[in-house]
Amino acid sequence: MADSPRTDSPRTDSPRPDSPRPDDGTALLGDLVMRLARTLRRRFSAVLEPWELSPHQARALRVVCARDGMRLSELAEALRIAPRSATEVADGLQERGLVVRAADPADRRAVVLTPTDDGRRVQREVDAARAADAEELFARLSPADRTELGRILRSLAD
Amino acid sequence: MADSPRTDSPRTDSPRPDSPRPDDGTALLGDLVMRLARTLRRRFSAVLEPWELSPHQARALRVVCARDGMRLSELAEALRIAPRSATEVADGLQERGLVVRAADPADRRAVVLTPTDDGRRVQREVDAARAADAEELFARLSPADRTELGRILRSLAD
DNA sequence: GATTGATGCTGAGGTTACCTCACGGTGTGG
DNA sequence: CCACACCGTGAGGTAACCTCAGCATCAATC
Repeated sequence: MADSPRTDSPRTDSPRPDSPRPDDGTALLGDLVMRLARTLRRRFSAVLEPWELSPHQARALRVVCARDGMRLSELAEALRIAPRSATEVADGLQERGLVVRAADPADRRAVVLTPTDDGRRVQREVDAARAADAEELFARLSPADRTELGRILRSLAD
Repeated sequence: MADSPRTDSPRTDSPRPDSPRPDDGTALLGDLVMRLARTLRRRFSAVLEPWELSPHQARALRVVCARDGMRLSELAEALRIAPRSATEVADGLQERGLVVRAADPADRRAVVLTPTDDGRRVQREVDAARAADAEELFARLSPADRTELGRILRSLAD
């Protein structure tokens, strides 16, 4: 937050920040993303504090609510984490009474996670709070830039 | 860091049951960023494997090399982590002989981190490897989009 | 020249979000 | 009906953070 010498570019020989060089772009893009991700993570957990949810759990809850009921393995895949880790996040949500585990009637090995009414309510509230916060963070971008950013990021997401 | 966009599945459907958001931009941007960050982190640590460096350490090394010698507190600020955590990453780099700690002549409370020759060499190698990988990842973007992305992310970073 | 209050680093100890590996219950193709 | 793959989970580990307390030092003031 404070002023502070920033290490934006390793090389100082380029006085113009807006020079259209894809070259320095590629090298730094990753860092820029990581940095923004860090900021997001922080704001996110601050926003979620009232519900005592971690960003992680909020994401999982959202996924579970999106598809009404899903297997742990599906959750793992959606979150791109190991199945074992999905068990953990499911534990957390279940402890808070936001989801319930049930045996999949179609496959008794599998466990289906279903949001409770409470879970759905919380999900809606969190979603709203998060949208408000995101709005604040991304407010400095023009609507056009936001659209651009979304488009670009989506084209990167597979 | 993580991701978790809406049901992101290549083949399992994707129509959201109820999409409550006309302004899809802001709400999902955060997720897209988080998701990309996760991908980056993974690729990154894969790339760094030959040097036995974590992404974290590589970033720190880069920062230290960029400014030739910096205080731990500056490092902390540059990486946006708590000072205590900067101590840790410095420990890691020092253990590997990539940086050295020295007392700041101007302020004996402070510790200045300076890259060793080895550190500088490793930094260059890693930088090259990373650039190659980033190039691969961001290859699907047009040069124009890369520039755009960089510009937008930079305008968000401060 | 001594006191006071901030500042810089680090030890101790904790948390979170992951991971792998192994195991018992379960479906399935031959 | 059997070998084998697959499901979730216990056990145990790691990396990257954090806070809090403590010591050394600095800057300023008395």
